[in-house]
Amino acid sequence: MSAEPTDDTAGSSGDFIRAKIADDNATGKFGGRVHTRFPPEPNGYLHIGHAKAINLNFSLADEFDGRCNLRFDDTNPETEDQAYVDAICEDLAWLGYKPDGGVLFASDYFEQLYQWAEDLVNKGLAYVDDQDPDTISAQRGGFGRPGIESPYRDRPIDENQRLFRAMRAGEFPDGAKVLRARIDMQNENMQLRDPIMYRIKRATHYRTGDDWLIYPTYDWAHGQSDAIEGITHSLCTLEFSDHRSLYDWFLEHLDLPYERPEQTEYARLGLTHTPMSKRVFLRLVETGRVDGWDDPRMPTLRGLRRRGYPPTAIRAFVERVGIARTNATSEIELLESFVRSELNRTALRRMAVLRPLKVIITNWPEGEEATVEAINNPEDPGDGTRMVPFGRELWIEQDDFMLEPPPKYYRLSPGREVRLRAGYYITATHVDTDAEGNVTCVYCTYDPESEGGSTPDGRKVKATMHWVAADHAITRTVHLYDRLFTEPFPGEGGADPLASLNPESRETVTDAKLEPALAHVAPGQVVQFERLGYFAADLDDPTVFHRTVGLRDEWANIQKRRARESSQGGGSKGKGSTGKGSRNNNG
RNA sequence: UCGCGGGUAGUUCAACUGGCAGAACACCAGACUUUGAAUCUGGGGGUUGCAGGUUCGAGCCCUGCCCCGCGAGCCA
Repeated sequence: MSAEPTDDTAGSSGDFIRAKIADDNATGKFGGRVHTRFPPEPNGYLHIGHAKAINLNFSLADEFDGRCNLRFDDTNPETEDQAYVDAICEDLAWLGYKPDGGVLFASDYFEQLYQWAEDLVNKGLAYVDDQDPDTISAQRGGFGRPGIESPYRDRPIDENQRLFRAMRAGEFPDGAKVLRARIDMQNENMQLRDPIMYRIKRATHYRTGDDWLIYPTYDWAHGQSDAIEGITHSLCTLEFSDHRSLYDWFLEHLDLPYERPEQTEYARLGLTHTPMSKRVFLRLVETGRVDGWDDPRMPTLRGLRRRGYPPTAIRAFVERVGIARTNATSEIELLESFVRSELNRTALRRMAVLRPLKVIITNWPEGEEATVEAINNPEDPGDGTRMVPFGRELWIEQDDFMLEPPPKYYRLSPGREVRLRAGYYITATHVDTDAEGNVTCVYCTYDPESEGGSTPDGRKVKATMHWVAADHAITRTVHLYDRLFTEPFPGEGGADPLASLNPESRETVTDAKLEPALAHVAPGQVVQFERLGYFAADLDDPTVFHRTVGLRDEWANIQKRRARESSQGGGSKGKGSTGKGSRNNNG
């Protein structure tokens, strides 16, 4: 867990939940105890939105010297699976958290829950309803309209007892009866209009098998599970606000030997260009728009991991976003800035050419080879240096050369001298072109006195470029990613979110030329390709690289601004949200 | 329509019990630079949703209005 408390102006110290806990501690409400929990349902994979909930609950426990549980909210056998339990545990560990008290399950409390339900029946606070779902729904009323009471609402207690036991014993078909709390059909809060506590489902539960034919609903299971575990602060997202009075009602009407936990709601994470819904993710996967739940374009933790996002960056991001009750959407650029700043510190620098253009150094003796020494990470001298082969024929980036350079372009062009990183100064003399006039080869001369990147006369060159020696280059596949959705708010205004899916969210380069040091990279390792961005070796096949995120790219900004200005002059207003034309493609 | 929650730079959040509206990211400019990166310095940006009221003084308190989100699963 994060060792040092980030004394930031925002976030960690001042949010309303921390204020409430400090207040509870001051008044001795829970005897100074702080016990939180992260309660996922094992019916899907964790995404970046969950990271916010995880970080909140675990860091609260950390800061207040408390505990944080991991409890699977597995009350719906039809959608849940052990595979998800395993995946969630794995992702949680990857993020860097260890739950207190092992892995817990609401399904372990089914018997206790059932006993408590009988208690409510005995008190006349719950009843068996024989009506079908449509009827119950119709009777619930609507906004501003009261509900009407079920004809079974005043069933005698002993009849309810008998029927509820018969439900458990399997005497009725699925859906034939439900157990409802007897609260108030007139309440303006719909959650209190006799909510369902148990439904009959003949489905095999991944943990309890066929032991149960009736399953508790979320509302009936959640608060009681919290109480069993001794949770003090039960945090959830805003859409559960209306459930809070029900949460309290159940707890108040049971003779619990436990302190009553309290529910507090906060806003879920929103991210631009990123719908945060399992439903949308599922469509992406099922329709083949992405390769799977761990596709590097997916906002799932598994996707982000394959993409190369460091867990520390994800944590720093959700911490910075903070906790509030305002529905809010953060810019994805903020997340990316945390990824960059983490990787800038830690990633080794390497050279790779994504779109190769041949350079021939005419005054370099044919057949002669050399190596030059390059720094592994200027941010961390401890990472040392490496030797990189140099030769007469090199690869450089296509957009590092222009026959007719526009203003402010200061890379290579005819007659101009540039520095090859860690190598020599070269000056372009002439080029070969193909039938269409495309440059196919650039001829240069080099200055032998410029070895290592400087000359005795101390003359300056404006540009430093990356390169790879042609004879020693390894050829690799590199995936370049752009936003998965072009619109900042996919699905806004009732649109289909998939309508703004970016058809160019992945560009695959199969003949990237990499320096030989990149031949053996550990799966998942992230390196910086100098001047291009951060790239992660694939988890399964480390000869394939995924672009984690590009470097900031001022030249791309200049070009974008020019394009915008000229198109405004021309009267067309393009949205240009895919950031095409940028080598680093940061959007 | 009813209930609950919310509205402070482009975005996310601050502003102790009423006392000069700030930070980060983004954007722009400059410095530095063997990554057009990083780093450093500076800058533009706000009628605190609107209208009244209380007060010497309101983002904060009061009244009315507007806008946004959530809520009528035997999902969570």
